[in-house]
Amino acid sequence: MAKYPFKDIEKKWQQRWEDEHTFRAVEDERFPKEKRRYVLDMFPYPSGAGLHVGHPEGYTATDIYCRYLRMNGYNVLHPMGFDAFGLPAENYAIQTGTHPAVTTYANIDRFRTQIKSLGFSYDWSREVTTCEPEYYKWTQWIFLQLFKKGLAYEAEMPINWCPSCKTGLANEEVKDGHCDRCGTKVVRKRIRQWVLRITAYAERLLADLDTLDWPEPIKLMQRNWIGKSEGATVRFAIADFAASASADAAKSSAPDDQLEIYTTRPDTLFGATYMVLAPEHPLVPQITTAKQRAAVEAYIEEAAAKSDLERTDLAKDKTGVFTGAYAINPVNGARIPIWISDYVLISYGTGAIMAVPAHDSRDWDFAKKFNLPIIQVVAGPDETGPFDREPKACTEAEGVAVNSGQFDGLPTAEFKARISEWLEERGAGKTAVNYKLRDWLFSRQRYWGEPIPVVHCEKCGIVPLPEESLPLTLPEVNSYTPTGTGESPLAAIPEWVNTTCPHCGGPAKRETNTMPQWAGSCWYYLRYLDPKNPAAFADRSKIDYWMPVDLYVGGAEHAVLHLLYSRFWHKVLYDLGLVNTDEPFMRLVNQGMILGEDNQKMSKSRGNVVNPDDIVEKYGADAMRVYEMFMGPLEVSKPWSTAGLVGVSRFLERVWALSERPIAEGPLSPELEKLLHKTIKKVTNDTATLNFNTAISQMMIYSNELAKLESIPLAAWEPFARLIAPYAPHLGEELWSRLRHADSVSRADWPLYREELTHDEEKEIVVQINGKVRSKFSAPAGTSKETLIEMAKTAEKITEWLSGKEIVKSIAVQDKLVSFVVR
RNA sequence: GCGAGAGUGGUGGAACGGCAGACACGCCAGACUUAGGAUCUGGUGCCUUUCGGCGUAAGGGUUCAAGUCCCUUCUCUCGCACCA
Repeated sequence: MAKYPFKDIEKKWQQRWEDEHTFRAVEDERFPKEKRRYVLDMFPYPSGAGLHVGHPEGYTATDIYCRYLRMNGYNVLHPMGFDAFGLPAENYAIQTGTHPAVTTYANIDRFRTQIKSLGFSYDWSREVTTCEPEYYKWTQWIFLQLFKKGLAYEAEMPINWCPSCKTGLANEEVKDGHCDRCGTKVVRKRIRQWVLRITAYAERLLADLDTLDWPEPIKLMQRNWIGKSEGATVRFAIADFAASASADAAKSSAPDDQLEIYTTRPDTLFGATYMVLAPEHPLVPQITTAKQRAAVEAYIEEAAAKSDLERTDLAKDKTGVFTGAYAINPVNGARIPIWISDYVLISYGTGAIMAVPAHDSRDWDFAKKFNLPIIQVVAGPDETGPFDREPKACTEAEGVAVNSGQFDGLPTAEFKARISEWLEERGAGKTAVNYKLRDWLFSRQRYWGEPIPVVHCEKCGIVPLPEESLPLTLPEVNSYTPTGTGESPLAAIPEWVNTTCPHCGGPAKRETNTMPQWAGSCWYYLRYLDPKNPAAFADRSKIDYWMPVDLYVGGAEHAVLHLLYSRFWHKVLYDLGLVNTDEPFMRLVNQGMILGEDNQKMSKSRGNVVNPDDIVEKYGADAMRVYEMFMGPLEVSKPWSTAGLVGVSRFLERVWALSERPIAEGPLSPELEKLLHKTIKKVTNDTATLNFNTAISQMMIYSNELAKLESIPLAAWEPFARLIAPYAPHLGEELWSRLRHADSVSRADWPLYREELTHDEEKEIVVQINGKVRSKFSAPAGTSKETLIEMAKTAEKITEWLSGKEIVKSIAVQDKLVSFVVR
């Protein structure tokens, strides 16, 4: 018996598919909308390390699904491309002195070869690469649309700065206070930035999650990230306010002599015993008394020097300084001290809070530390009072109002509504909504990214480049090394930086920041629709033909990065009337991580990395594909096992060996026919629902049964070749062509099953006595419950179990079991 | 701390509330062979000589029946982390 010559077969079919453009997707109007599917993979960032075994996992899953859909009469769009701008290529360029474009394109070539070696059915004619001028022309074009809509603005603000990557980072790119990419501790740095107003879309980004078929944990992560809260803003008058009125109270809409705070618990207003401002709050210098000034200024300086990590994670014990000023509580006229502390964040709400230590644990900690008064204003259902003493513990639970004047006795929810009205009537506050989501820090002080297409003109200010002038291409530089000063390496090229203003023709300087890595991936799924179009990012008719994406498969690590950014851009394009739906990805599936054999995350340092090239070389692409799908459910993490791979490889070898047996004509035995139809049914259902592991298991069961036969009946073999084809496409093609089919099996019809042949005529019925299985017998399918009970009473061993006992209860489940309760 | 998910043989994993462990790996025994990563056949949750008993992280509950539903606890993974 010849071993399965996978190398020859895989090479042969990959060549055929390429030569014959087997998987080219065409906008054929004969396919109605419901017979079209857009199945998308998260495109890879082509690192120097080459493909990782994690990549083919999701790619195999979508490939099987696409092949299945095509065989079921769908027109399928299944493209692939490369996310090619970004820090790793640039860092590598700095280390080695080679141009990032050189390494990037070399990496892309390697990735493309590796991906192709696995036999995926991509339409390669639609390949896109985000670092190509023809591509990033449209990334820049979309940026200009954002700018024109007022959604891109410049700001000088303290940002997350990675001292190692020497660039600013978005909030989403900071994990545990460290750079998501290199792990260096992030520091605060104040520099000029481009920022995208994603917060303008916060509500829609939140609400529209409900319309998406996405994993609940991912939706929850986005909801938490957006972090909507509902409450009220309340204005407190500042007592004896006498400072100059020159302050820029930008954060607050209140007059200078008032302090506006945000709270989600306006029902605890009577319990406010002090106020806290963020150290950066604009009112701080004005209200601070001469006596406190030195202490306050020292504290502000100290806070400014701290990183966010130090202000949050590491410093749960509270610090703060009294300003010397007092505020007047609008509900009861109480005069309460105003403090500053870095536990209040300038970037959230109004940058100021009322502190209710009895009902907020942070305020409680602060009050305890600085010996500030604590007044209980919410009582639990069982509490009877009196409530005139300081409470023993902080409670954040809702309850009934106490110590709250005319509002006493109101439940929390009702109080919230009433007090908001009360405040509004008196002009002292109103209901308000806040989001944790911050605007998206969009510029990077680096070379290898899309140049931001604006100039700075002395006369006209910030002027966008005319759309006709795009792309604004990256110039050559002598050094890619980031300056670390907050300027990108582009700033060192005067002949590029110095330009003329498109508006007035006067001298102007180009923007030298570049876009973050996420920019290109925000809209790549749209470029696949029409990758060569020079006049638009994609022709509207092609957008209408394919969009939205029906299934998007990728890792969960992009939950609040790419997936949020992409939704934002898509909604902007939708508002501009440029796309047909307000969401890009209808269904999302996250594949689990493939761990090393030691159950640890694969990493070079652990030495547990598996290289897909080695696997393809030794066992073939089909074995790799089928093994990765057989490992377990797509969505969960699971460890790699080369022994397990060998098992799958043996399965494919056995299938190959079966194909070398003689073919038999004539009808199938009833048993084999039933197994065939059960197999078609299970593989069909499991493939459609992405439960590939159990589909493969069923094919193994089926092939094990065929292996018992000397010759293989054609009617049993031919459907099997079609079932296995999406999973092991090279083997599938070879089996199909050996059955003398000229056309690719990928264009064959998916086999159909007859439902009645998937049911057994005889069912094994289990007999339970007091919940334990004591016997089994066989009965025709559909036998009535009454008959089953009668049959069960006389079943083997049951008579003994029943003798001398009283049957208290008899339960029968058709085709399944009989259960007796006896005494 | 908060939120989410997950705990099933030696291993990866199956299992509409209805026979726990399909399928595969590994292991054991045997067959065969141009000793291979072979291949084929049979066996393989634990305890027990048998009858049978016990088993899905631990403990409780609902049910004729629980891996599956409910409550409590533990462990692991992921996300968030002073957002008022």
